[in-house]
This record gives sequence, structure tokens and C-alpha cells, in this order.
Amino acid sequence: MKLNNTSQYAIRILAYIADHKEKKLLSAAELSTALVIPYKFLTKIMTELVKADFIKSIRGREGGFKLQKSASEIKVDDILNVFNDSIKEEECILGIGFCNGMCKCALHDQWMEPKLLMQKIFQESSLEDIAGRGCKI
Amino acid sequence: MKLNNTSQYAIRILAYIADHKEKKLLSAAELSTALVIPYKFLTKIMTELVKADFIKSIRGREGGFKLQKSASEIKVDDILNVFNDSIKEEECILGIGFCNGMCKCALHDQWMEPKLLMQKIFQESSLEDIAGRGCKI
DNA sequence: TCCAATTACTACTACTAGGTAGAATTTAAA
DNA sequence: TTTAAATTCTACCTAGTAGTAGTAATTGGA
Repeated sequence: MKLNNTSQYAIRILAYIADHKEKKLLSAAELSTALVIPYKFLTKIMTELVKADFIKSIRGREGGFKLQKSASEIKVDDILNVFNDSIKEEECILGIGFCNGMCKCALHDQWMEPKLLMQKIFQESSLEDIAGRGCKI
Repeated sequence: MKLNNTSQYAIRILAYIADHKEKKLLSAAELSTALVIPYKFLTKIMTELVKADFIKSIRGREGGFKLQKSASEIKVDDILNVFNDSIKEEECILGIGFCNGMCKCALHDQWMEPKLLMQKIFQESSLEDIAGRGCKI
């Protein structure tokens, strides 16, 4: 009952970048150190975030990354979608493939409330909302 | 954001057994067919459920499985615990290891409500509560 | 007593997520 | 123009989850 590691890293990376927009560019090395994410794994994730158009990369010396959109435009759910980790409408807690009103799993009714709540939180929370909250990790 | 396959299977198996207590014993073959779970994988799970003392097995011809405790005594959370899949108190949505009031992750506050709700549902839902709900899968 | 139906055990394979290594490419500064 | 700092690409390794195969052990019934 957790997000996968890559999604967690991606959210933390983007929130960190959003929280440091006074700096023009942040390098992979700086992000890796600050967020305690293995450097090589982080660079792999960065490439995906660039392709997904959340961030812009500047190659070469003095290069780095910065947000491509405004922080309020990027929702947590958008990030989860890139890593196939968002909560699907028909998602069933017991994994049966067609859990709905007609034929529902044993936990269907109980599961609706937390599921909708999580969907709502992910869809409504933008980087702007979460950047600067709590610790800087 | 999902339970692992084994936990899902285990819950469905136990709910099914609870829902068929009029039958003295249910065989692995019957469960495998009824619940559409690969036979060999199911037998492996059954062995774990026996060791965890949720069910009793009768070996040999005419053997099978039945609940070892009453359905109201077995909570969903007890099952999740066997497969290391229950929601821990300190569990953090962004995976940082020490997310609490002092040093909390960017999504800590939003995450509290659905997390507590899920914990509550898992801890309070017994097999008796869920058996017989919805479809028989 | 023997057989067939059943659970239990041991070991293996397949797939995927997480992570690492090394070299290629780009670019600003010296 | 050379070099060093940076991203990108390709390929691989590792560990854990899911699932399979074969056989041993148990036991009721013919």
C-alpha cells in the first residue's frame, strides 16, 4: 500500500526544484546530495521528467534543470501518471478486474472513501501547494 | 498504491471460506477454481495461512481447509500483517524514513486522513463483516 | 492392503522494479 | 581550442514478487 520508489523520488525532486526557484538551475549532483537519491538513478528519473515536460534541461557546463511549467500547473497526480502509479477509477483493493456496483469485491464499499480521498488529494495538490512544506527532503 | 497479489488472494480466500462455513471442508482445487487463483500458487498461500493459524488443514483423502477461529476474530489487518502488507504507523507517502510532526514530508498533512482511514478499515473489518458481500469472487 | 485424493515441502523459473556502469554528447569557461 | 562540468544513452546487474514443477507425506474408502 505504497507509491513506488520512482514516483516518490520524482515528487520529492520536483517539489525541491519548485522550492528553489530563486536558483536559476539545479544540477543532478546537487539534487542527489540534497535529497539523498543515488546519483545514477536520479539522472535516469530526470530524463523521464524532461520527456514528460515537467522540467527543462540545459546540457553542458553550468547546465542543470529548472521547471518547465509553473509550480501551480503541476499536480501530484500528473507526476504519478508518468510512472503509472496514479489511482485508477476502477481500481479494486482486492485486485479483481471488474469491481463495480454490479459485481463488487468484498471490500468495495469500505474502499471507496479512502480511494476517492486519495484521488482528490493527488489531483488537487500542486507543486506550489506542497513546496516548502515540512522538511527540505 | 495497491496491496500485493498474495495479500489480495489471501483475503479473498479467507472471505470465501468464511462465506461457505456450511460446507465442512473446502479443497484447494475447489478454491482455485472458484476464485480463479493458480492452483500451485494457492496451495503455497494456504500453507502460510495454516501456519498463521487462520485455518486448519485436514490432509489426505476427503481433506481440505476450514477456519480455525471464528470469522469475527479475523481482521483484514491480521491477514495483511502475515504478508508484511499492513499500513505502519510511521509509514510515509513519500518514503522518507522519519516523517513525523517534527520533520515531515511535503505531503505529510494531506496523507494523514486517508492513511488513518485505511488503517481503521483494515483493523475493524473482520471476515464476518465482509463475507457474503458483493460477488462471490 | 492398496489406491486415489488430498495437503506439504523443496526447488526452480519468469518478470519487474530498483539501481549501477561506462561511454557519448553538449557547452561554457579558461 | 582545449578542458572540465554537465546531461543523455545504452546496457547491464540485483533483489524481490509471482508463479510453476515435481515429489513426499497423509489418510479415507474400495
